[in-house]
Amino acid sequence: MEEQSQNGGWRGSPDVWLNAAYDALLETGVDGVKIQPLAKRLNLSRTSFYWFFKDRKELLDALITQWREKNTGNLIKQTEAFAETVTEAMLNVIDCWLKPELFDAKFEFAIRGWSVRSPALLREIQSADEQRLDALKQMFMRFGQNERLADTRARTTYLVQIGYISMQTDEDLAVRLQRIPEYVEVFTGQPPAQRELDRFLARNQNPA
Amino acid sequence: MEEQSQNGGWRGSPDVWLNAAYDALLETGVDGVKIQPLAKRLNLSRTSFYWFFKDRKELLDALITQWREKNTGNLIKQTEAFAETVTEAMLNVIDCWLKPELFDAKFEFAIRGWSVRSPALLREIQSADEQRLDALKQMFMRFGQNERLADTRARTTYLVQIGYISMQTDEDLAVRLQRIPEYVEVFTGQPPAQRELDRFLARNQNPA
DNA sequence: CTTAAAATTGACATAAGTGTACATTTATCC
DNA sequence: GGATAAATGTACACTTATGTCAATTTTAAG
Repeated sequence: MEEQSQNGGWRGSPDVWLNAAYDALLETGVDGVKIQPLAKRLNLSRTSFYWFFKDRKELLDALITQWREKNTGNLIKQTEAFAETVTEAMLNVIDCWLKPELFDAKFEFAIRGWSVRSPALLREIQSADEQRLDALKQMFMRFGQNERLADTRARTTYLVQIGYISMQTDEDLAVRLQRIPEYVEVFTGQPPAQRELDRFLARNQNPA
Repeated sequence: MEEQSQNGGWRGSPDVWLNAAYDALLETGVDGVKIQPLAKRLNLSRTSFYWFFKDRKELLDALITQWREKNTGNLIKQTEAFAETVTEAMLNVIDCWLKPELFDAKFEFAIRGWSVRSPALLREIQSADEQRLDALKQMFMRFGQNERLADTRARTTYLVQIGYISMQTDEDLAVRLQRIPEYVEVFTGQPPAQRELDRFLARNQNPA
């Protein structure tokens, strides 16, 4: 299994450039994703970029594809996970906001900032928003909420998270965990059972 | 009262450039705020900009000042407005999200996108967030909520709005008004009285 | 050890932006 | 109607970015 660096001794590769682009996007927004600075960071000649990508646009498109394939899928999966109560279901969803492997918040924020400049990207984002909101709404309705309230609860749950992302708060896990019971109560309309919280904390505390 | 154009027949002025910068910021983000394109739009020589501003940075600083002076003040004022019940208080706050003269959502979004690139601006935004959240929390506590739940309700109320801004949804007034009763119920934990809704609708329907 | 593909590089042409210096035009005040 | 300050415009020097091309170097395969 020598697959982790199958490209012999070459320094560059599509992934090397894509990862650098990802980092730059998260640090400085799309306008920071420029070939020349990336090359400097990678200690590669600027022009060797064109061996892997046709032009800058192709690199940016690759970033969008990466985002599309990650964030939406996992969120929807969590809304569909097994749960006995609406509060347990909500705690499943909240996993997304705590486990980086389920949802990349910084990526999400960067993509949204980028969409100001790109109508095509904005359309993609709005489609993702619809899918996510709908999955949450279905979840609330499975637990007996009427449609209008389910819609509002879905929006509240989702928008609070998008709001958090937009605030770029960088609180540590402990602080965020503290607020979870209250959020569950506000989002679902009822407080979570202690055993549900225990189960939730067990899978979210210091997994590192 | 000839004050609306006190600068004789000159085409340029600090405000002309500042307004163009504001438009560009909202349309394309901070990286769209460039002297050369603004000059083109204004049909002015690029270099005449330097008569009013030392350099590009001074223009950008002026934009930040403008934002600081508008959005936070009005929101806090609305949290302090007279109300008999927590639901009525919430409806006062929701005025901000419906009346453009109280809160400039697009400006807010553009500023947040810009802050990715500017640590100084990020600090300013986070200070504004704290002030706003605290004002909302005080409001909930005045109506008897315990501190932790008040904090979470404040965050929910505020973050849903920041989330909306970040989603860049462009629904018309009627659709947004429909969801208000449910939002009030989710945010405060209780449904608003009909007479409160009537009063709210009276001041928010077709004011144009 | 050769060879051929894969990757890298430097030189070139072009574009869009910044800011300064200096000349010119335009209002206004006496 | 001329002086004068405010505003505008033209020319220049500089910077940073893009993408193409023709070498050149590096690696893997025979």
